[in-house]
Amino acid sequence: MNIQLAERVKCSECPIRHRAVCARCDDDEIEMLDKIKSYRSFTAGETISWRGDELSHVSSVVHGIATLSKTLDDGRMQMVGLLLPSDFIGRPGRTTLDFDVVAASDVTLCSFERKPFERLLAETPHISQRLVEMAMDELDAARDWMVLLGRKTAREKIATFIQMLVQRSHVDGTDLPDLALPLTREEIASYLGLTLETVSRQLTQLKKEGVIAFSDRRKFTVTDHAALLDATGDDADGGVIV
Amino acid sequence: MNIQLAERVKCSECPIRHRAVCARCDDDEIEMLDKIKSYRSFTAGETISWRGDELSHVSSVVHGIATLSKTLDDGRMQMVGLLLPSDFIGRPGRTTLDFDVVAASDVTLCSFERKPFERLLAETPHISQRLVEMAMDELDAARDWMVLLGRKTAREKIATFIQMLVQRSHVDGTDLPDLALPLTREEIASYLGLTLETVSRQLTQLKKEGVIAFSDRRKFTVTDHAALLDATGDDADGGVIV
DNA sequence: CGGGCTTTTGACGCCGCTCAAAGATAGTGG
DNA sequence: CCACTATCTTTGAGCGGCGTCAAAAGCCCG
Repeated sequence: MNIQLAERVKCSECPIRHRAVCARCDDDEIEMLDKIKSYRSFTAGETISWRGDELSHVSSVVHGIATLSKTLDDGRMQMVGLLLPSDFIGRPGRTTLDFDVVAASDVTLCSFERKPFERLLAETPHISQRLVEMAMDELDAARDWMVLLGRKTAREKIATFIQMLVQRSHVDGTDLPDLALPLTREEIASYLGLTLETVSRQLTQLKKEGVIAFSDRRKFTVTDHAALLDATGDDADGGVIV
Repeated sequence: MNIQLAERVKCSECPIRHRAVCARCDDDEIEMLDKIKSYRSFTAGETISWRGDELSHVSSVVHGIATLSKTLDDGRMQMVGLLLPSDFIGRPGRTTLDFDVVAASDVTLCSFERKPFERLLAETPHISQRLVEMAMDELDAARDWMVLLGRKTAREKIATFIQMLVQRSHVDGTDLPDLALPLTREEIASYLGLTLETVSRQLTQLKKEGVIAFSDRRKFTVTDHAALLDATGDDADGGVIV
């Protein structure tokens, strides 16, 4: 299945209205954006944009999860970002991206044609201010990721990843009891700088220790949260929302 | 030696005028910035700001090199950024940083008081636009770094690091023949997610193979550039400015 | 010349990768 | 409805790259 045009949703009813690039916009500004927006859908596994492709649009993720990844010549792959609803795809002032963007689940984007968007951007501080904020947040996340990739053990990487899923589910209000693993073992490995075998082994180990329990291969519960936190290698309460 | 106030330099004569956060500003805007700026100097090894400190200023690096790093409880450390002249320190909308900022060499900063700067930022699209651009560039660099940390071998990490120094010296116009290693082995290790012993061994290995040659412990030349590129693990011409 | 720091070098062991195969699950078509 | 296949996951055996620990060598500055 290829790019699907989904039906337009009113911005006022949009689930990401208050977190996306348009978060700070007032009604007039939203109306301007509304004129140049369209919805596009992708099915799980589809590539949204290849590294180096000319981008006709910039977009916000409305539903689903997308991955950003880079590949070395010999095939080694590293995920360099995970896009969740409200995250932004695109770079003002540049027409290409230096990584592949792939739909990890079914994904719906709210897309703006690049040129009109950039024109709007220049005239609308509310958008560029929000864009700075979002870029800085992503930079913070990337830096935490660098610590994980450079210094943490396989066990700590897995524990940190799970802890991240827990935190996110709290933020989303998708409160317990069953959490979804939104990625395959291979994708998790690509995210954590591991091999899929090591990911599998570490998950099994945490299961054996009674830290987590699987109801399904893609659904699990944290059964010993203190042990999980301990396994992350971070400070006891490092940034955790409890 | 503690924070030194250096003498003010006219913006028009500033070496980073065209690359820093003020790059897009017109004369009026520069004048506004000039009113709230001051220079501060730090000696090599001094900590410019600790993780979590309240920041009274945001700054641009004018001279020297500073490092951004994070530490896990048990002491493991990962560098998460390297600040060169024109790079920016600070986050609009937040008063603390989540990493330590340390002067790797003697450093001079052009600092702005945080509150007046943020007021200016809200009214001056030229500044926030430039800030988006710089944040995005840093994000790109962080993503390349994630690939290095997650997937590259020790040899490839070292080669990539040296290649980066080479590229930068070209950009700076500091053209050959002797390049300075701006960091100690330990700092390089912290940057690359290695131990200092491994850094030393890999440098020795490249020296033995005739890829690089040291004139001094902190100065070297690339003697076989093709071999160096080959050792990085990147595409043959991956982003190299020749 | 002496003390502290940085760097080099060596020996050794372990964590995580590689290679291999079997088991589980979901989707497909007969 | 079930066999068939493709994909994802688990598990095992073995090995090697890099970390750890230790000590010596080089360098800087008083």
